[in-house]
Amino acid sequence: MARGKIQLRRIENPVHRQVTFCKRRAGLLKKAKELSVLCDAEIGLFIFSTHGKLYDLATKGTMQGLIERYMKSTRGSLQAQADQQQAIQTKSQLDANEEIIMLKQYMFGGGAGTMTLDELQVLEKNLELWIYQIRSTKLDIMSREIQLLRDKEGILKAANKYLQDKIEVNSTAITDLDFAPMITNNIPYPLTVIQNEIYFSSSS
Amino acid sequence: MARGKIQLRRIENPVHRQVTFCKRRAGLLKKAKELSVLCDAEIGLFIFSTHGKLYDLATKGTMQGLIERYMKSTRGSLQAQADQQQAIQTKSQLDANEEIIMLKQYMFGGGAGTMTLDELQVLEKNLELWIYQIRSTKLDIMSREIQLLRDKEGILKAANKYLQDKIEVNSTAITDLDFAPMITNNIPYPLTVIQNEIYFSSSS
DNA sequence: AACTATTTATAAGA
DNA sequence: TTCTTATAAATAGTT
Repeated sequence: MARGKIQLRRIENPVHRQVTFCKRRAGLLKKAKELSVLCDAEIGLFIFSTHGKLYDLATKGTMQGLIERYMKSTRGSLQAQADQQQAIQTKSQLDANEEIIMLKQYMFGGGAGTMTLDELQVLEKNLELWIYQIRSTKLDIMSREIQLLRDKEGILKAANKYLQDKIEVNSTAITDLDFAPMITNNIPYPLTVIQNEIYFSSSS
Repeated sequence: MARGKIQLRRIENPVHRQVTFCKRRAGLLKKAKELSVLCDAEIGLFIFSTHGKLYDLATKGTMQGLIERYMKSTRGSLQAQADQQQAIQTKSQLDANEEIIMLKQYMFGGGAGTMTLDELQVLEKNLELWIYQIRSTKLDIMSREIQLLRDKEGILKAANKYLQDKIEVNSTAITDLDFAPMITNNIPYPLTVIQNEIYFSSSS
């Protein structure tokens, strides 16, 4: 907005883009604060730069509180929005959110006092359900990891066999070289990902 | 920003405030969109008017997705925020809050995908701990309730005895009246509060 | 980071 | 709300 109009599209020059990002980001945050003060509004704003760096602002309260307020506020008109706005949240997620609010109340309300026995009962049942779900997820992850490792085992064995065959063919003269140990059967399946994806080099 | 400077404080005239809110809100949303397009940034913005009406904007993706990204991005720097952000919360509460954020991430992140096995492990342990705490709280409440009921039992028994004595004294002529049944020993202790606090009227 | 020429945003009024 | 317009602010291009 000065020294020439600009087109409303991504600035391709990265230096130029970065400078503009800095300036306009500052401007936007300032404007947000002004609006909040002048009109007594509560504003949450977060900006992720191209490279994922976060800049945020929450007027009054915390961003956590604002996000909760946002979720609560959204919930009422969800039915209407569900059509246009990808229906991401399922009913169970909404219920979960409500339960999490209760959980917070329990954790930060000093345990008893603020909650009734019935509410605690519901909360307990939900925690049990969540533990159950988390255990399922863990099992899933572990199963996939195990499958992955078994696949890798297969590949390594094949590679090993290939190397051994090659050696047997070429080794009439070679008798006492120190080979990498052959991978045998029945190895345990540690739950770590093998970083190196290259099992044998093409120069052998 | 025109026809006169303004002071950066709440506009007291409600009409004026509402007009300014409209104009500046539009301006802020426009600036946010521009920044997003020009600099390829991802922006989430929500504005609650004084009366709680929500206006929001999420460039790229949905607000849900943005909030999740925000939470993920925030989680790392929680420790740093903990100092400035109300030192009222105790350490265990901060830990709990952190865990609750993880729990939310789990519930709204569609289970797996966003979390590692280790994170799930920690989450599971925490849920177990919370269940344990909730059960303790429940036991406390129930114990107090039982004590209360036992006290009441004692009072009722005393009242009963008092009535019975009175009847025995005055009942040479009365032989076949229909009394309320006497409260006997060994009644179970249902976990409900006795509403009526008056055990016998003074008119008898 | 600063400096300005311009463009934008907007306060006040209608 | 919306339009108009005088003026304050923001900022694109430059140093």
